[in-house]
Amino acid sequence: MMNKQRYDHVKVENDVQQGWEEAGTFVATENSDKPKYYCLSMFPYPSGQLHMGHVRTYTLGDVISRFQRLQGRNVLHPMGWDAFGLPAENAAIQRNIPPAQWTKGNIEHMKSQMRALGFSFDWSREFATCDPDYYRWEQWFFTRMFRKSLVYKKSAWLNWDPVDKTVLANEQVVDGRGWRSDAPVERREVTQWFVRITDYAEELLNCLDHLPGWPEKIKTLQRNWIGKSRGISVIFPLKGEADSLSVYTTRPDTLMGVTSIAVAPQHPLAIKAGADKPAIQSFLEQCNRTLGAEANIAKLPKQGMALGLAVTHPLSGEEIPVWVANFVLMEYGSGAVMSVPAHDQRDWEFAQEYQLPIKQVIAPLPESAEECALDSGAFTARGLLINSGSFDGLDFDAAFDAIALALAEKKLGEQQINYRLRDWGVARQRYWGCPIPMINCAQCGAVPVPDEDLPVLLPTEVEFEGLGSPLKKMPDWYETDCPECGGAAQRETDTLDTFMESSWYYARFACSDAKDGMLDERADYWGQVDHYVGGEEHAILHLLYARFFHKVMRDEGMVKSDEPFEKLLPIGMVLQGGTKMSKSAGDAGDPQHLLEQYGADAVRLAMMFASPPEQSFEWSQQGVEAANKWLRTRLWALVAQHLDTGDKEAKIDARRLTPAERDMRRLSHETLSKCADDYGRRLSFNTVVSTVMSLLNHLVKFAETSPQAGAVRGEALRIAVLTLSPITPHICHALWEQLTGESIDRADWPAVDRSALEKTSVELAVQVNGKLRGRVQVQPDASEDEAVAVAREEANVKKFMAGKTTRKCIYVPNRVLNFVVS
RNA sequence: GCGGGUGUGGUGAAAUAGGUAGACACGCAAGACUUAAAAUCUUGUCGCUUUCGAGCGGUGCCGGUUCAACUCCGGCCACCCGCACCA
Repeated sequence: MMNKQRYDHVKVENDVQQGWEEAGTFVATENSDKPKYYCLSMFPYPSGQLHMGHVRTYTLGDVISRFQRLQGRNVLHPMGWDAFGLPAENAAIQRNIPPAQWTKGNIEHMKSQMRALGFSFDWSREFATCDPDYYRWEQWFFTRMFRKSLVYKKSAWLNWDPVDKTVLANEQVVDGRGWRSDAPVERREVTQWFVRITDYAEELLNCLDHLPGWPEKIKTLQRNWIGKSRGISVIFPLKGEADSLSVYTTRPDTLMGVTSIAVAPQHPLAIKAGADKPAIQSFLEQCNRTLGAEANIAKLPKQGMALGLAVTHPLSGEEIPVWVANFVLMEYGSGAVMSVPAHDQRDWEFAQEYQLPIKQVIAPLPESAEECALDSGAFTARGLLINSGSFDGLDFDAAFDAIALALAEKKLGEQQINYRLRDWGVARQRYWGCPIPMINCAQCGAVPVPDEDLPVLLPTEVEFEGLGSPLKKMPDWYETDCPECGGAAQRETDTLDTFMESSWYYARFACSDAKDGMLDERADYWGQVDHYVGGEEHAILHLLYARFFHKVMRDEGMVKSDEPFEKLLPIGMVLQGGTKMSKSAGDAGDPQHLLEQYGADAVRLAMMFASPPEQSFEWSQQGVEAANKWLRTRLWALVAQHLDTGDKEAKIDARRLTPAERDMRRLSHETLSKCADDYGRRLSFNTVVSTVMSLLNHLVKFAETSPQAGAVRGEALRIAVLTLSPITPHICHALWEQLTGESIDRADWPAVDRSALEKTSVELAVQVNGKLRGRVQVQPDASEDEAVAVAREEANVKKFMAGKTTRKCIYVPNRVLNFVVS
């Protein structure tokens, strides 16, 4: 008897969670007759405590997992920790706690919060990326990539913090200053490790066309990020030297309008010119000093200097001066551009600044409304060629081909595909990361650590003294012998970008205890992640890197599919005061006190009800109290009342139901049908909640007391409890047990009784000239004649039809009837 | 600047293939219970008008297509996100 029992969320949730743990309910196995379903939520960085953004992501993943379990799938729903990263080092410096210890404590706390939220994770597969058992395989994979030349060392121009003496990622540069030191960031040439992701640029782009389970929005972001373009690389021979200058352009049709060439400040020609011209030298230094993050470069005025060099135009033979300009990027194309001020806005501004000639070679298409006004700006649209000799009159496409051909004949140019995507710089001058498994030998160069010597362990007993990585001050650690020549050599003291760990963790979950390899055959069983759930802010970097890793793993024979994530659910942010939630967001970001006061089910229910998954929304905790109240006064109370009155449950005899009973039962089965669609196809969990709420609102008003009515009520309650169980699993577990005597963990989603959905009458909206004038009851699928006859008798409709001639009648069965009158 | 998204009551939102706009909640107001409060329950809640039957207006703004538009098309505006001199 539960009539005396009030809803006690603490007791219910503790009992149910304990039951799950004892039974190992969510431990996934590979020997099941059921079809597999791999649902993955992005693992967190163990910052210390969960915030509402985590709660939202993991509740969504949990709801999907639990629904798929009810649908009879063998579900894998793992969780782990993205445990390397900078905050641990900052904590170490500020509070003198070793990063490993700080991280471990955070994981323990966050894990207990996840347990309290009732997430159906298979904890038997848990790992942290700072576990040597995990990162040893990353090191192993790194050496595989090195042997395939997918990893290489090169010098690149990067953001350099002169105070902290480290390379900074672009996102660590704020307004041109280092985020920690606040020192102006410099551009500096640094030698570091890169991964050749550009080798896969074309495939990464093309496969996007075969990912129907990904939102178009995310695919567009990735396409833009990869940034494929088709153009021509044109060779301009240097005047008076044997050397030449290569320039990439997507607008070869403007080639005859070139009035100068501009190279990047880091370009070899510029550096060479600077060597004997102090003015140029100081300009180059100024560029490297003042230019921080690339994004800031765009805001600066166009500046440049003539190098005193000239090249020959490949087609006209004209002499063209070479400049150095601050807006040319060394990292894109060949670090040099042909300047066509008439048809490129940047070149136009540059030409204005230094009074360079502007030569129009493109005229607007005759049928277009565009105008070419070179006094006020460049004409950048495509058009017809003029002032271009034999190419005059050609349009863009014809000119592209003709000029490409003309250049090819002179061996001064060829078609080229270019990508905005650049190779991935993976080395970090940090301590708390995966050691790069390479040894630098003066004789043999960079040598990978042999497999039998892996893992290269990251020492955890470290002292943080001042700035920089402790590894660089640990000769005991980095001094070693060269694996090839046996001579004295040094380990690489940089560590890997933490995006490396998150690029393959999804695959490792299939076999997280594999001892003899990075992956084993269980990775084939679980295959692609069926549904990947996580913050939309990872739309580009993480998802691109993971796709890249997957393809490399495929080429190494470790996985069989081309793509890691079949379906993707990008989740909107949980905002607080208009900004993204984070651990610094304060108390309201922490779910702890809400969990204690209202319970996990209430928090989960409020979160799911608040908004559809993709949408960002402002968190308000009012909803949690309301959710708790609803669970208590509606769901729990109705079940208690039903059991309490001891309503005899007869077997439902559909033919003997009263109209009210039939309506009630129809609503139950409509709920079942709609919610299955909302969970499975629409991923619309807020409407699942409102649909079940609506069902119970009707049940409150359903007052009949016969045995048949008791049966109808019992069925409605079982449907409500089962339907809601993915969202509020604890209370539903308890209520299901009361209602059926069985465990909901073994329940299946019931079949909808089609016959229960049949109606004896439907409401038809009646419009006159498109305006709603009345509603009438007609038989389902009534003929137009019948519907018209009933509708014409409706008083208000009659009023608006009086004295009018019916011109037309539009009838949508079971929905609307529209009289067009005059 | 380029690309994408969003815009519906006081608030979160719903309307799934063009067919009854505002479901379901929060908040608010009134009432019941109570000595009182809390808790709970009931009723009302887009605006204006109303003879209480209903009428008019209404989904960011302007226009269009249609018997019918939150939904489709064209043009604006605002906010958000991503990229940003990519040659």
